[in-house]
Parts: sequence; C-alpha cells; structure tokens
Amino acid sequence: MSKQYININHKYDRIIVLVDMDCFYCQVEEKLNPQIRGNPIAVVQYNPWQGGGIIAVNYAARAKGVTRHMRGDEARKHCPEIVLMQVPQIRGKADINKYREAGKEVADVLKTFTPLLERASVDEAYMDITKLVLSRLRDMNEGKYQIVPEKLADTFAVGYDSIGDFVKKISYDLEGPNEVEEMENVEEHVVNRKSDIKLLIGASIVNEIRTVVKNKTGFECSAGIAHNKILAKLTAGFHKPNRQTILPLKSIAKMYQTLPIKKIKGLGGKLGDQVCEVLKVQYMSELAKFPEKLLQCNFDERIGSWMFLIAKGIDLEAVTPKFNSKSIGCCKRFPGKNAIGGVATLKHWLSELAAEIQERLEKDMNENNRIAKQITVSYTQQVNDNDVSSTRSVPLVAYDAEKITTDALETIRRNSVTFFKSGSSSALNNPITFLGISAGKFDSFPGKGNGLKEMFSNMSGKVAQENLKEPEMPPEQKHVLKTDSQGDPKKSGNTSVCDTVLNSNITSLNDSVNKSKVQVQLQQVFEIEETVNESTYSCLPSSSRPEQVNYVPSSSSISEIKHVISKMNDKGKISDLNDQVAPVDYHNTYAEYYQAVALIQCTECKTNIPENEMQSHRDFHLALQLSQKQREDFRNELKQKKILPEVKSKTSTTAKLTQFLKQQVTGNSITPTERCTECGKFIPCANLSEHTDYHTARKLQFELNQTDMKKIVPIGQPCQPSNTIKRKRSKSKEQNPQLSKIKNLTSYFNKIP
DNA sequence: CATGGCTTTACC
DNA sequence: GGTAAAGC
Repeated sequence: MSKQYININHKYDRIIVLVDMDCFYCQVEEKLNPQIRGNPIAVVQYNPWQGGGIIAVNYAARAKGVTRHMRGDEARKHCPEIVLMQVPQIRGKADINKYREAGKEVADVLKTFTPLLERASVDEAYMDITKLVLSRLRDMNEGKYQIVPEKLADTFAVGYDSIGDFVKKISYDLEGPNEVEEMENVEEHVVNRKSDIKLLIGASIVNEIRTVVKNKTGFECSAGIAHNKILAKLTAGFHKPNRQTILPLKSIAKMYQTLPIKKIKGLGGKLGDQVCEVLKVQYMSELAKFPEKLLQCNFDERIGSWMFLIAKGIDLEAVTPKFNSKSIGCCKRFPGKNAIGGVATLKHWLSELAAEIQERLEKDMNENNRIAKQITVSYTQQVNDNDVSSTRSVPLVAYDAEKITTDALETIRRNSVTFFKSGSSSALNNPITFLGISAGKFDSFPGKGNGLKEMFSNMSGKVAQENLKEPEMPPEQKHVLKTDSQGDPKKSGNTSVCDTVLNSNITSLNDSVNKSKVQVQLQQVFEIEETVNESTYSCLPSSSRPEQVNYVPSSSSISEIKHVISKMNDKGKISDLNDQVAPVDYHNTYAEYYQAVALIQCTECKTNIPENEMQSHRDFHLALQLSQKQREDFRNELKQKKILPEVKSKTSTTAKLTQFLKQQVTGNSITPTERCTECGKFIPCANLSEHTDYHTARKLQFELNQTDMKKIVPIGQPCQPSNTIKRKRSKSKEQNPQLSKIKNLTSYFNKIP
C-alpha cells in the first residue's frame, strides 16, 4: 500500500497537523531523571572519541550555543554546566529502546484523537483532523460549543504578529464581505475565509491534543497546522518549543519569498541542491515561477509535478494511517581501524545484532500480532581504497538469533567474491566497516483478543469518533455561541473566543462594536460550511477514510458550494494561486485515475498490473532475473577458472546475459526489450542501435560543451531522459568512441524517447 | 575514522 | 531484489 493522494479539488479542504516532540530524547531523560530538570541537557551516544556524539540538545543548552553535530567535549566548552546523558549500551551498541517506548506512549495518546495518524519517526506524527474540525464547526453553529481564547494562547499565525491579529483579520473579513467581494474573486475570498476559520478551530483542537499529551505523558511538543503535510511540517518549526503555528493560505506566498528551497521536506538534500544550481534559484517563491513542464524536463517527471504544486503551496499526499514500523533493524559502524578483519569478530558482531533483532521481533510479535518473513543483511567492505556497500535478503523462518547469525554470515560469505585472504581461513580479504541486520515483510495474524475484526475496526474511524467528540474538555469550559452572540458580550458571563482573545494580553482590540458583529458573522459563515465531502478521500481505501459527519448542510450551504464549484469549472482552472499556469494533465498524479486504467495480468508473477505500469513492472522482473543470473554466472565462471585457469573469457558473462535476456523477452508475448548499458533503461530491441547512437551523441555534446549541460531545458524543447536529473547513480562507464558513425548531432535530440 | 543509528521511499 | 537518497 503505497502513497495515496487526494483530489486536487480538495487541496485546501483538509486540516493537517504535524506534531513534533521538542528535543525528545532530552525530555525522555528528564522524565526518567527528574533531578536533572532545569539544567541544560544534551544526550550523547557513547563513543570514546571526544566525549561522544550529541544526538539531542534541550533548549537551555541550545541557548548556550550547543548544537547537534557537536561532540560532548565541545558542548562542555560552550556550556560547562551542561548535563550530558548517555544513551545506554547493550551488547556493545547504543540502546534507544526507552526513546522508542516514550514515542509510542505519545502516539498512543495521539491516536485517541483520530485514526488518521501517521507516525513519521520516533518523535513526529501527522494527523488529519479535518473531521474533528468540521464536527466542531457544526457544534459551534448549533451553539453547543465555542472556542475559548486560552486554547489559542500558545498559537501563532504565520504572517501575523500575534494570533489576536489573525482573529482580528478574520472578523474584518466577516464584517465587510459585500464591498470586498463585489470587486474580485468571490470564490477565492470564500475559500480563504473558510480556510482561516477552519485553521483557527484546528489550532484550538491541537492545543487540546497537546495539553492531553502533556498531561498524560509529561512531554511537550510543537505543532504545525496547515492544509497539507509538507506545509504542516514546515510550519511546526516556526515556533519551538512548546508552541503551535497556523499557516493561513494567504501567508504562503509571502512566506515563500524568504523561504530557502532546502527547508521543504524532500528538497533538503542533493535534489534541492540541484534545483537551486540548475534553476539558479534560492527561494520557494522563485521556484513557483517555473511552468510544470520545465520542472519535469529538468528533473524527474513525478518530482517535477510535485515541485510545481508545492511551489504553490499544494501537496496532495494523504495522511496514511501508520502506527508500526514496516521494518525493524539495527546496525553498527566499524570505522577506521575498528574495521572487522576476521571471521570470529564478524560472527561476534552479527550475533550481537541478531540478538537485538530477535529481542525486538519477539516484542513486536506480542504487541502487534505479526511476524517478519524476511531479513536483509547490509554490510560495507573496504576494498582497496573505497567503501563498497551491499545488501542481501534471505527468508526469515524463525525468530532465532543463532539461525539469523549463521544465515547472515553465510549470506556475506556467499556474496563476497573473495571472502578470505588468500591462504587464510580466518582473515577477511576485505575488512568490514559497517554491519546491519533488519527484518521486514510482515504478515499479520489474528491474535488473542486482537483479531482481524479489531484490526479493521481500528481503521474505520469509529473508535476515534466516540472518544473524541469532546476530547478531554471540562464541561465548564464550554460556551454557547448563541446566547453569547445575542447578548452584550461585556455582560455575558462567558467570554467568546473573539473578545477574550482580543482583550487578553496577546493583543487588544478596543472596538467593542466589532465584537458582537464578529459573532453574528461567524455564525453565518458556519452555516455555509460543508461536511467532509466523501470525494475528498475518494481515492483512499474505504478503511482509511474518515467517518462521515452526520451534518446536513443547509440549502444555502449547498447552493454556495455548487456555485463555487461551477465557477471553477467554467474557468477550467484548478489552481488559483498563480495566474500563468496552463491547465495541467494530472492523470499521473491522481490515484483515482489509476482505477480507470485496464489491468493486465503479468505473465511472470500472475498479479494484475495497471496497463500503464506494465513496462516498469516488467523492468522489475528483468532486473531481478538479471542480478540473479549475474551472480550465478560469476560463480560458474569462478568454478571454471579454478579448474581451467587458462580459459579466461571476459565477455562470457555479458554474452550469456544478453542471450539470457533475449530469451526472456521473446518468451514474453510483449515487446522484446534489451537493457541499455548506458542508461539502464529497457529499450525495445528494434530501437536499440538508435538509442545507443543517442547516448554517443550526448556524450559528444557533453565533451564539446560541458557548461551547456547545466543549462535549463527551455519550455519549447522536448524532454530528454538524460537531461532529467534523477538520482546520482554509478553508471557503467562503457566507452563507445565510435564518433565517426554519428550522423547529424541535433537530429537525435528531438525524437529519442 | 569521526554523528550514529535508525527508518522509509523511489528507482532500476 | 538491491541501491541510494533523505530525514530524524
């Protein structure tokens, strides 16, 4: 079950939260050792070198200039009174179990609010609280609930000096809708207004969530509240620690003007560097100026679409419910002279890792009613001067450390061309600098009292619906909107969100006339609110959809929505944040379009594959066969070499492989393809020579003018696979200097796929 | 030798 | 299946 995406028509309909625990490991240590509270604290991983590596720093220590990436010794220089807590060690390696436990404790609390909880790491989780927000909106509309300002006291809004200013802005919008909306973009105004109100309600809910987390676990966290995951994540970082931040729609563009591209999750690494380098840009607002096609051409097609949308503040990725990891693994590095040089040492460390794996797998089995079916062992060897990493997978048949150890050892031995130093039966030919074992491919089984029934009902949303209608809210804090809004707010015993926020020290608005108006207007807006539309999540499996809120929209509400939608359709435009954008073909982005594609049964694995994915699916099988066959052949060659050392055929392996592949593809009823040694793509045999010519041509051009290659592909130009920047991969440097054969250079660049 | 030990995802 | 990137 890979990623799911929502329909772009609902791009602003969700309220997504990212909860991020503040310096989590430090908080865990504080909770476990209350005597260290109040001190600057850092958590270090034991490492004899320079006082250990810091993996977490609390805010008192940060104030003194201590950061991650520092060593313990260095931290002491900045902050002599710092308390350095050690990560405990078991079996010669770091044991981060207590942090995992603590993270789970937090997630357990979060899950009581919504089943749409996606754990992103040990201390981060996304939540889709749309349903809660709409439900509360309904309650407010019916006078059953009212936001209280205390619940916004630690909230910030991007683009506003204080949350009070944001509320003030909302009330202003509500007050004078007529004049403003006559002028321009009625629908945009409506969208923004609804968005602002929902975000505000969301903030109040998130405040409750964070309060409950604090009360139940003792841990503090920050949160970002926005319309999608990327922005929620980004926004959570704006006010830390122990604060939460809203990102109003209208603030996105302004914020993007000074937001470095690298701050966006997914663009923080090499891809982000390339984007900045190739496009000569620095900030998100600049990225938003490029057409989708251009981004697709210069980068990967999917990535291009994704960047195009996120540059406009749009991210359609759904919050996919996930509580448990998909794999359980552990690893250890053996840098420099710690490198493992003998089998005994190797076996020792493998058994240590296997022991931890077994322990964690057993715990996992008890807690989650599932068993792993596969282990994969990873290792990197030092061959000559450079590190060579490998990973190999084997079936996991028993949660048995010894069995796992021998399997792992055997796997490494089997895949090493020369395992032992010549003449030795204990010294490794290539010292090992990294070892890892991980288990995955889980199968669930119905456990005692936790059968399939519950597994599915967990997803249905019923649990959360019951638990969270009024999550942890003392009844005396409830306020009734209707009574308040009808009377003079000053005389009312209960204070409404607006007047109390405005009167509190957060900000002050002394216009009492506004206050009463705001409340009336709020109510009007609520009435035109819709419920969670079924189609918002239409592309998700029904089990992941939030439950329908039983709220019947008023007739005015329906007509209003219809009005907005029809306007959108008339214009034929989906994005309203940017004007220069042509209508886009989204049919690769949308999960629901996949349903319409015909399914074809793969002759190899008998599974049904969407027509448009068949080629890559076949590539997958071929890649699989290729690597298996390759290893087989190498082994055979080795055998031959031993028996007949003089028979040496460099080409034999590749020749056999080619033959093998040809047999395979012709055995298939589909177009015969062959793998291009240059780009790794599978090219129809008929087109192969042309295709290799294409590579040769490109190489020549590269040599002729290297700087040219860094140029942006202009819009008019067709997309070339070699122009698109994907990931850096080590390609086989097969030279083919048959340059005289090349025809017209440019003729190749327009037609080769 | 020098963040280390994780986990996930996309691609071939 | 195996690899690299990415992020905490």
